Amino acid sequence: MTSVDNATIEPPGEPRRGRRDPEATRDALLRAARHEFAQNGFAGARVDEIAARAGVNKQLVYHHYGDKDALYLAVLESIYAEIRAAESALHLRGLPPDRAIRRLIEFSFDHLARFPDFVALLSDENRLGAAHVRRSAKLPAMHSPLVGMVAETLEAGVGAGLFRPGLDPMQLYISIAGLSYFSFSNAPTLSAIFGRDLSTATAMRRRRRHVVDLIMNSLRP
Amino acid sequence: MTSVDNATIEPPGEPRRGRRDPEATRDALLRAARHEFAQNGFAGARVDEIAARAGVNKQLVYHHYGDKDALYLAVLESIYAEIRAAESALHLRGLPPDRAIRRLIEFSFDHLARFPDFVALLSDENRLGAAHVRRSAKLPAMHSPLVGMVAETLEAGVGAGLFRPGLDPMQLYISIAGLSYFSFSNAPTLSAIFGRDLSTATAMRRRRRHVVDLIMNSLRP
Amino acid sequence: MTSVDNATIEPPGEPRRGRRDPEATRDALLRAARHEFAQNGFAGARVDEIAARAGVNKQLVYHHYGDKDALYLAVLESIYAEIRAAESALHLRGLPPDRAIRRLIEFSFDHLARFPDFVALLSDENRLGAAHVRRSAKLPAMHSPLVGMVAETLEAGVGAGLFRPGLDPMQLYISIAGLSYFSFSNAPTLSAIFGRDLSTATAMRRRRRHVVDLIMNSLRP
Amino acid sequence: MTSVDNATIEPPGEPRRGRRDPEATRDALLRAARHEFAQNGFAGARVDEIAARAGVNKQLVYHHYGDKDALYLAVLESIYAEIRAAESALHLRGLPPDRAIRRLIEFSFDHLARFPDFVALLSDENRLGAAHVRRSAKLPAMHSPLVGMVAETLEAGVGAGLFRPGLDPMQLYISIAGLSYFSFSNAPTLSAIFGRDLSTATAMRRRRRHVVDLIMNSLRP
DNA sequence: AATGAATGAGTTTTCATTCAT
DNA sequence: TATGAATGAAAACTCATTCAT
Repeated sequence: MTSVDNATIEPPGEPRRGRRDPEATRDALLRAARHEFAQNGFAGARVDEIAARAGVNKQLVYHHYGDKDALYLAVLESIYAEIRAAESALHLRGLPPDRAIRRLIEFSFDHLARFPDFVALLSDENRLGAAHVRRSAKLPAMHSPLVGMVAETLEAGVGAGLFRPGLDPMQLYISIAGLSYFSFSNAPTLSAIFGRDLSTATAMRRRRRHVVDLIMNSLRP
Repeated sequence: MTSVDNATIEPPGEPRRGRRDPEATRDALLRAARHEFAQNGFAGARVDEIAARAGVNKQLVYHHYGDKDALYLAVLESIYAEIRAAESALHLRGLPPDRAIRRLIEFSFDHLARFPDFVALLSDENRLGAAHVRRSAKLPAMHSPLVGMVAETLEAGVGAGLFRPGLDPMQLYISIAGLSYFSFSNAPTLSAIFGRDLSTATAMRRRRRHVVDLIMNSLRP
Repeated sequence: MTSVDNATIEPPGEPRRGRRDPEATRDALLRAARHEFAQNGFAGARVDEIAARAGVNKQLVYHHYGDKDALYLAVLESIYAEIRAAESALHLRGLPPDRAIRRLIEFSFDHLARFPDFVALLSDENRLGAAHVRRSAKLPAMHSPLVGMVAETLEAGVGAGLFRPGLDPMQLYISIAGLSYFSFSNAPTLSAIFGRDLSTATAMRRRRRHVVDLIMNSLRP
Repeated sequence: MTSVDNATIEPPGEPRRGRRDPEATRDALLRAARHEFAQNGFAGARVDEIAARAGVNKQLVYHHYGDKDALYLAVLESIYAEIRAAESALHLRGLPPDRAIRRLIEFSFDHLARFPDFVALLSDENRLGAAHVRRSAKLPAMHSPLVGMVAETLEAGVGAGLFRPGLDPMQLYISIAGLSYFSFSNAPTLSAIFGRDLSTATAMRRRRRHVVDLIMNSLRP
């Protein structure tokens, strides 16, 4: 479906010995699992399919990860780590407040566009009440550094007369994330209901412009 | 989990007189299915559980609805019908433009608060690419009357100097829906990540105020 | 598949009231059952399908026939009655012995060609050890009048120097029936194995000639 | 029912040491399946029963064979392989033409007597239009070597003045097979109709003599 | 006579997981 | 580390039959 669909399929030429590369095995499993869980949700994902897609024996799932739940959590952790790494690479501190916020909005939108699995995985995990995330030892500590940055930027922007006062940084951060997220997560039903494909590149460009516009206008003093 | 959790369980007092009340059977199944699908997603939902919860024989699922997919679609249609009915009861036309939009935002938020199943069901259906919605004969025709109303209201508001011009009604409608939706759909993971429960009544009140605020401020000329 | 395939399907124009024509209902059920049992065997046949095909309510199967087994037996009896009636219409007595036998062989072959369901039904009933036929009150009494006729004809033929002596009438009767029967009953696997379609009109014509030829030559003094 | 009925039941003495003998598992399943399919037809056969009879876990049917259809095909292939092997062991070439044909007829009859499952399986497969056989990759290539042998023998016999000319080898081969086959396949209904058991050893001996007689007499010049 | 709802036992198949090697 | 066989519990769906009207 998406461009990354078969990214984890084993190259047919190389017969995937791997018998002595546990690192590679773990990684192949993780990629395959991410794809399968995103595609089918936790309940719909098949351990067999993950192993097959990774080109390894099914038992290795249990050997390396324990069980299906643990593998799912590993996938969630990996995907959160990925977005945190991307956020860290943003370097918004040097920018003027309005430029910084605008860039954050654009980043939120573009990251989800690049990693559609993220949306699918998070949707399912939320339907499950974040059961896995809550059980994670790592994730709670991995809160985004951006909330703090938003707080600082808002303060600076208000001081510079660029933003209206009284905005809650966490609420704003959530709104920025949410407007982007919803654009992707609910595109299928919205497209069906509106009778027009909202996931085309053109429609997404328009949507992105609107999201940036909506937030930026809201911040005006 | 939620307050409606066992709303569909058969009241033990009334001994399901039926056996000859297909209407009641269909309805009991639909309610039970809505609950089960919301709770567990399409793949995770169990037909056995639905029948048990409805207090009827499992075969009646197939007798009345055909199969699991068709039942799922019936649930989606019923839940869409419900929100459309609620929207129709809003009567926004008589209000001044800013009051109308504000009320729409509040309605969007409050409806999701009242029917948490709606969010859960829609999330799963979207992960499935809206496969069921698209197959529906009824749903595509059930687009919201509110988009048109938003368009009219925006125009009137711009004319009255209340709103800035250039806003796309559909985009705005989606943003209003999305900001509310995300507040509920992703509360579990957000709570886990932020280390604070965002689904309490207090947190929700605060969030609602922020959402209304964000949109209304963005519309200013 | 065959030309009689949808002979029992209800004409769509007439909405099959029939609410007051039990005779017609019984008959429609019998025809539908014959088709379904022939197509799918006893175990594979579906009572639902039979009722649907007959255009009547499923309960009427039980009302009129008792149960699936009894309906199956009714079908067997009807089909045996049919072949006996056809045999009675043969009037072989007046013919010279060799003409009579030849006509009997041709009749055996042609009857199966006209009623392919007969072969399918009998094959399945035999795999079941003739459980239904044996339970029948009518069938054992419906033995073919032709065995007696074969006996007489053989005797006459031997007397006239047309046939060799020592032939057992019942054995000959079975062989005549069997050579024809096998040509139809096993055509599918034979065709697959020989890699050529033995059920075409041409192949059947050739086969018929061979069968007549084989028996007639064998009877020579 | 027949003497081989419980031939495939696990000997209680040997505790199915297996768990690690896939070859034995596959074989036990195949034997059990042959029995069950012969007894009950494809539609009537129960996968549960096959697994139980083989003394293995039901899932192993799917693990080793894929599904019920594939298992059925495997049974058909095994039974065809068996008859082909027996045919190959006949060594008819060295015999004088009339002896060769006589021996072929006797073999056809005796093989079916020894393997009653063959008849039952083939009857059902034919009612299904040879659906499985046609899908087989192996079977179409497994045509009998005997047709060629019959052709040669006929030619030699005609040359030696033993047989009449003009006989089609394939037709003759089919008739030989058919006369034997019908004797077994339709014995139940014939017995019921004629009111006398045609499947006793005595009756079968008489029938065998008749079949040989009928064919051999037919070949006379 | 006729209907459609309802039932309970079953049927194929699936699946996460463990065992033996 | 890796493999494929093996397991038991359960899943969706089916089916002959009966009930209430």
